[in-house]
Amino acid sequence: MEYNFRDIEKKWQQRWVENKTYQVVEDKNKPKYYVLNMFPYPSGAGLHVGHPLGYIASDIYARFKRLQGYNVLNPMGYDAYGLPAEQYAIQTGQHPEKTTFQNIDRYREQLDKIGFCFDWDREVRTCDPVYYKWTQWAFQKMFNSFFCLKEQKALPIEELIHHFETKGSRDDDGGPIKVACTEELHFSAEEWNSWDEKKKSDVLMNYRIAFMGETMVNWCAGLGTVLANDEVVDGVSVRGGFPVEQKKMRQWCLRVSAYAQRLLDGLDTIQWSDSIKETQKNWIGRSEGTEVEFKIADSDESFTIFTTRADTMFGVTFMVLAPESELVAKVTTPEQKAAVDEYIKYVKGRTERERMIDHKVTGVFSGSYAINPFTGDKNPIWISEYVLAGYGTGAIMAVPAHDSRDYAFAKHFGLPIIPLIEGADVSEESYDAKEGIVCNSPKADLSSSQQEGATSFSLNGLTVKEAIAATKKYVTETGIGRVKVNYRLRDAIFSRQRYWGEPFPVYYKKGIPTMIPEECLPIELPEVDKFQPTETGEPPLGNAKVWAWDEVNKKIVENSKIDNETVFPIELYTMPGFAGSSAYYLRYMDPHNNQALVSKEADEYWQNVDLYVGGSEHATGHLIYSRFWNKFLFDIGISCKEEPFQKLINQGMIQGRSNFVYRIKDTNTFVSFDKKGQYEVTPIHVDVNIVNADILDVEAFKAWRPEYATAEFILNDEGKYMCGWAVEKMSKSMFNVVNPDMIVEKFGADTLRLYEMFLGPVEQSKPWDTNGIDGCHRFLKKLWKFMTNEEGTINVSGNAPSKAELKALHTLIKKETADIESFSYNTTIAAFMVCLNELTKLNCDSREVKEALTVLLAPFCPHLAEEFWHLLGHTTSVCDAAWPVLNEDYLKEDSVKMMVAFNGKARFPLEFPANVTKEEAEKTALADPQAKKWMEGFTVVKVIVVPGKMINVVLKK
RNA sequence: GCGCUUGUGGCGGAAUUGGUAGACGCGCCAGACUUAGGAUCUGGUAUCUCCGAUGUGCAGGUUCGAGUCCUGUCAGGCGCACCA
Repeated sequence: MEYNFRDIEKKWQQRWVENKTYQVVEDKNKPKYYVLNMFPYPSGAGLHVGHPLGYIASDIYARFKRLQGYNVLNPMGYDAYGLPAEQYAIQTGQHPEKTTFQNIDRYREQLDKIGFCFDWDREVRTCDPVYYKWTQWAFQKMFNSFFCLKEQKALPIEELIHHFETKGSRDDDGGPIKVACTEELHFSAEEWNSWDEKKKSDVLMNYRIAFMGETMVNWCAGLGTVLANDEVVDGVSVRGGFPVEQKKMRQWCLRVSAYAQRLLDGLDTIQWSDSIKETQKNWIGRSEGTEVEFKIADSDESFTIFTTRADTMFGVTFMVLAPESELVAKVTTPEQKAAVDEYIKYVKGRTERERMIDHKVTGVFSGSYAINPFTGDKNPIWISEYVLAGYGTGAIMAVPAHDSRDYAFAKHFGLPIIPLIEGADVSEESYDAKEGIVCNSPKADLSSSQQEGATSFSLNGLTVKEAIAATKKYVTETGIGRVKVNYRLRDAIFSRQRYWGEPFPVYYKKGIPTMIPEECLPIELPEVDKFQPTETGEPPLGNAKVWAWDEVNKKIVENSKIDNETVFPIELYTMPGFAGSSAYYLRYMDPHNNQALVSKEADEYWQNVDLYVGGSEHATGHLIYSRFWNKFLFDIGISCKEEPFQKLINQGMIQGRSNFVYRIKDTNTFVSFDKKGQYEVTPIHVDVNIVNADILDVEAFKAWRPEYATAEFILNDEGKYMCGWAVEKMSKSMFNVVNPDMIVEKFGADTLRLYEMFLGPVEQSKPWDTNGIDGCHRFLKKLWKFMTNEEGTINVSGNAPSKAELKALHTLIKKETADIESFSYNTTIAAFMVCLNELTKLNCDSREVKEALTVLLAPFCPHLAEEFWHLLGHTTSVCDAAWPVLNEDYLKEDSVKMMVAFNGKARFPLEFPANVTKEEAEKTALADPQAKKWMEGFTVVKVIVVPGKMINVVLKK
């Protein structure tokens, strides 16, 4: 009987549903293992063969762990909020929920065909009120928290309020309070207590973890909303490609920056790839440096700069402020005012994009000078766009000799350059390396630099590293400055002016943002009749006529004994895409819980994700936000683990392999790839589904599009039309999309699963090429033939397995057990093929061997494995079988083969008994007649014996 | 510019701690069975001047021995990018 994959797969997929084979419940008697895929955004295009790659890889791992006796959680859900559905809604008036649900159904249908072991009872959808209740809840918790820098954790805002009431903004040591804030504020307890509600609320916003701030945002008029930095590439939106401009707006933000150090430290505790860790480190951008205070000459004002090169204090020749800096107005002298204003105007007219692309040297002198606290020198203060307001203090000390940007500026404006490192030649370019011996600090010529305010402090003779340390110590002791750590990581903007997202659980009471009581959550997304902004320019939620909020408002009004007619305005912004995807992994642990995001028991049982699989493109988005979100939940005692994803595997992208036909210019004649050289041709993408092994199906091509119906062809000498090909992104427009449904239909899900894994390492990007799939399909057909007889029943005898059979089997057990653990699936499959070949040659009909083989097959080809298991007489699922135990004894050889090599060059093998000693092997090898031939005319210097591998004889003339 | 990462046959890709480079599959070649083959089976398949020599992007180095370790360099991919 033939391998009938269609019937087999259909049958088992049904039975898995009927028997709830993949339903998982907490079981304290078993160790847990949590496997998770990044949940997909269900796009209208459906799945192509690239999408399931990660799901298959994790499915294999999940099944493997289950067979090893773990209680495996492997859930799936949908990241349902997204711009495409909303854009579609704006264009067609179709509710985004409707398209989203349609897409979800389509995804589910496609996923089901591939035979995953997802526990669908735990499915979550971010747009489901039952789910986003907890997104809103978490936001409220963040609103009601601040970040204590001393304890490095989130604490209830009440503690901060209490501190303000009693001590103001001063810490116990008299300095400013050590909490994460937008800007440092100074006030006394009396001042605090005298303020009204509105003022207090405004001040607290400076400290809350979820806060409202005025920020420069990436405003995308085309989409009518703000975008996160990672949603903007080259000045246009990733979705839609609309232009993006900078605009100051009132926005909800999350104080992600408060967690910068913990986000950095946490990387050492998780098993992620170096490249992702590096990307995150880069993104967090920690830099250790020194803040130094510079007095403004002839003024009481001073300002602080940040530098990582404290050793270059003696090389400062000018100062630079960011054009946006508040100091600009203070330092600009009346004489320079016109020039400065003009410059500021120029900078404002430049878009972020222009500033990013061309690094023009521009700037203007402010008219003021700053006094270098080390030398007493007066340094001119300049204003230039190359200094960024958002980093450090927005002001720098310029050391042109040792910083290339300062150098370019100094050269352009004719400012002095003082080299500070022995032997550094700065006549052509700056010497930026942090290496060498410091000199000129201070200058040897004391008399000229011995002016008022100069120190006797010297760095001369020290290495750069030593000089930095010495300067840090000095500025700290003298109070000129302090050691400071800066981070590049910025706070996340958390609001969008869109419809299709989570509404904020916030209303405005006399202009004060106020949290809706927890028991009234969730605030459901209201119906609207159009999805665009309102006529008055409010976000689309302003179109809502009926709100769930109305009821809540009534309750609040009743409880607070104010005029029953009062209607408080509700927040009309919605949350961004990353809101719902930041803690979804916790929800899978306990998806139906209506009392908590996750119960203590479920959280303590499942802990965190052991294996997370998804694309590396989320490195600076989702993977930072969810780590931040989870750390916050850890701080407030919801999650018992600080890091959400212990091990991360980034599956590579599956690229498309496009095919081309070549049309001869101005004709409807197409020439085969191998003959196109003789003509002037235009390559045209052709649907890969009508091409097989680069040979075009000419008739199908004619039928493909009306304009090709009359096409003529110049075929090659074999009478075939050969197509050209290229590796490109898999996309509809390139006609290279391969649909998994089609592969499943033609070869079966088990073949698809096998082939996707056989293609190469999971983490590597590679082009999809359907041509190779035959090999995997053939393997399954051979396996079917090996396992069953003509009648389609299993072919076994009661015979005990032979030694050779056991050896073949246990070689596979050893290889597969180790390889799955390291996600080396392609080599496992190769080993399986070798093993099958071996057993087929041996005519193996042992039940023991076939049972073990079935279990070994189960992670990769669950349908076929179930069928074999069933045919072997089992009534339970193969998922509940036990992973075969390796017996190394079967792998032992009676004899060992060693390669005899001369001067490292392998020549011939020799066979020895398994227990041969080094000395015996050496003696035998040297006495061998073949060896004698090789050694003629040489003397033996020494012999190196690597047991079981080789005997290397070192020869000399 | 900085950081990470990858370079192995016609192709996808294998190679524990340095120890017979090219497993396994595709493709190709030959043969068998066939009315037929885009079915199935068997064998072969790195290169060359084919005894033998040369081969893992390139150039060096360490070693008895290097795809693997070290130094430099080139090329592709990804991330960040005026971050002081």
